[in-house]
Amino acid sequence: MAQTRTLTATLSEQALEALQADIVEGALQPGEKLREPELAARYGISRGPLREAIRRLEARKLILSAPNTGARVVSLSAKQLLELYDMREALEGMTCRLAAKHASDAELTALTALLDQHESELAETDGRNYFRQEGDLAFHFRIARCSGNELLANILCVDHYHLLRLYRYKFSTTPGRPARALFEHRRILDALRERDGELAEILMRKHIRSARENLKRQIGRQLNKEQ
Amino acid sequence: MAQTRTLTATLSEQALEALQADIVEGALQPGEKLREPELAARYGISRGPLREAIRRLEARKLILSAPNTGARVVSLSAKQLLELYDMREALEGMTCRLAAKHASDAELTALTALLDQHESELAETDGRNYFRQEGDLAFHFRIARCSGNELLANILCVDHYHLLRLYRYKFSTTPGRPARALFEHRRILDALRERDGELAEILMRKHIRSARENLKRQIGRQLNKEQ
DNA sequence: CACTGTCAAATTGTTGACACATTCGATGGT
DNA sequence: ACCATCGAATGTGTCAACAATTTGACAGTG
Repeated sequence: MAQTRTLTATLSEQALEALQADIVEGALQPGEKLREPELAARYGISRGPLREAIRRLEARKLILSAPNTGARVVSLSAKQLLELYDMREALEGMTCRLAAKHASDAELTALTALLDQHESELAETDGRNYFRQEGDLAFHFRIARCSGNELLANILCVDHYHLLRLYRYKFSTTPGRPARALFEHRRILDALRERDGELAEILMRKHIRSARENLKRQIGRQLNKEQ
Repeated sequence: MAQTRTLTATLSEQALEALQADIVEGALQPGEKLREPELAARYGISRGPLREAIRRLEARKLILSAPNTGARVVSLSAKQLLELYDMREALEGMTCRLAAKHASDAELTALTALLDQHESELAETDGRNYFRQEGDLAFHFRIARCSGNELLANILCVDHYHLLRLYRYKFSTTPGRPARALFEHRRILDALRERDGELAEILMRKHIRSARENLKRQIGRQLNKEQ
């Protein structure tokens, strides 16, 4: 497990990864102001490379910044969060359709193994969202990776992966949801194995839509609690 | 016409716009090396802000760069160009579906006027790709803008707009294509006016797919010519 | 008490210089 | 003539200092 982090050549890249990790893991809270001198000191670098890292994370929509007033960790509204799911529905529907055509048999076998693993974890880690949610993402991103479309795969897995992760932590799944999600995953994989791209897309879109609806209900509930 | 450029507060933003314009308009050719001292001198700024601009355009996929070896203007392969159209099909299909729900009547009226204008331009500027292609993009992006989903609209209109423009210039339309495209646009608009999101999505996807097929044939032809 | 103008401190924007890596050409050997 | 090696030149990565802007406190005024 030692040194899983990629050996980054430049300080700017190190800063990118460190900042991203701090944001996703919550060391830097949504909406928090990013003061350059402070961060530069924390990462042991100067402001130059740090600013480049900020610009890159800005493009990944993890950071929002305005001229002269500095940068803040992004803080998505309920509306924006739901918008993210509409985007996922569109992009992942397409990757799933393409994966039905381009995924190798070996990759489909690996996906089957992944879902089997999720099934056993579902029993063991019952009640712990963390692993299940990461597992769910793993399924989605592996499909993107074997769609044969590198542009789409990179947009999902590199550009928007972390934004998604950031907000997954904030919402716990509802009781029946994980089992339901696993079932939907199996149906999607069935369609992929049958090489039915159209069906695979439909099922993936439905799957993401139901996750969206689930989230929508939770947001409503959360807002009520806060009142 | 004086000073259409937005008044940008920082040099980094000016550099971003200048660089982007130079790339899209062809002053900097695809694959060309970007030497920082030279560019900084050209824009009359120092390397700091320039590097920040480069990082941002890197995220918009207009620039590709590797540590220590510098940055180059992106140069899409035929495969990558076709991938871009798959992404458009997914994203614009979704924006179109949403626009059927969220577009105001005024916006739909404006879209009708836009297509009428295209119709008259189609006769006048026959043979000149430039305006027609820009007009085509205008239709697509206005739909994105009135989808009610700002995330999707920004990804299309800000993040990937320029990449699309860059490669539109390189391929001329085939003889019957513009009239055909205008017809497809009218059908899409009809669906939007009927508030039929599902149909609007299907028509938009078909429209983009046929543009993709058209491009694919052209690529094949162009490759033959080069041999 | 609210409002506004001023000033100082903190933060961002920008620069030029230096350290390090890469590239390219010249030199010399085979 | 060809290839390897070395060194100079060019270019990228990083830093610390300076300039410009924003922020917040405070005093004065209506």
